[in-house]
Amino acid sequence: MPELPEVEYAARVARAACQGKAIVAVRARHPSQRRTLPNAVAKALSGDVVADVVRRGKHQLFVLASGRTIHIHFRMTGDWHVGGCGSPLGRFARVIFDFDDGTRLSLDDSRALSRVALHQAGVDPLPDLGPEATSPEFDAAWLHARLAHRRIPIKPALLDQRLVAGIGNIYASEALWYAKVDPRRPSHRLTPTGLAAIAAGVKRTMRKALNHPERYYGVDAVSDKVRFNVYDREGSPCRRCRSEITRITQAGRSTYFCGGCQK
DNA sequence: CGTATCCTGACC
DNA sequence: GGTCAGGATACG
Repeated sequence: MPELPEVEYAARVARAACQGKAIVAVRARHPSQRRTLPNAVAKALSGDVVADVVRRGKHQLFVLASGRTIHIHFRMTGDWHVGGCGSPLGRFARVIFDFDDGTRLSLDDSRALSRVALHQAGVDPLPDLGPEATSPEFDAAWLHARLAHRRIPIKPALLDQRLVAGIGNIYASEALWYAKVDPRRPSHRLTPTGLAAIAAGVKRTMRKALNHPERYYGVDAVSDKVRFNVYDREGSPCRRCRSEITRITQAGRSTYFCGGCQK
């Protein structure tokens, strides 16, 4: 689930739940999370205040009053669940944040691949990230500057967070469908027109998901077959040209595209 | 560049 | 029981 639009939504949930509140206790309940957030470190968070919740790419940062930062990444299946400190914990609650007003923020993650880490004041916890997929900075000129000499096919290139931050496997396929660009196209062979179409396609994809969170989250989310144009639609007709949607593997991940209109 | 790895659930 | 999954990183 979580690419830029979903993480943006999640960050809003977290902000509403804990901004300005003091931490009473933090607990990592799964060994996988305890590796990056050992008990002693979690304990040291008590009493600090969440001054702000920031999203950058698919990362969330809880900026604390002490200057320290809690760095959260949902990876594949992480999500927030908000409840009360007394409420029973879900089966997949991996890291629990209890606040002084009785609010509980729980990181639920069936696969337990999410990461939560604490960074000291003055340390930038983020890895090298390109511009936000939604930013004006991310445009044809940026893509040209970074891809003109690279042979990597464009679709896996879009998944590199150092090139652009926030795109995941689903929206990479979707964006290239909007751009009418073949995902297998070597990056350095893209034309200025193609690069502009890709930047526009990425933004269109992000905007659509950001504007319609109700279609993408929770029990009311519509099925993949309806919400996406190519992702998870192998064998179905392209909504633009009626050709069959194809699935291939690139860099070990599924790519969906229309061979009829993506050139 | 491809492959393995971290985890667990869903699905065939 | 085997395969696959929307992420990221380490390694050869």
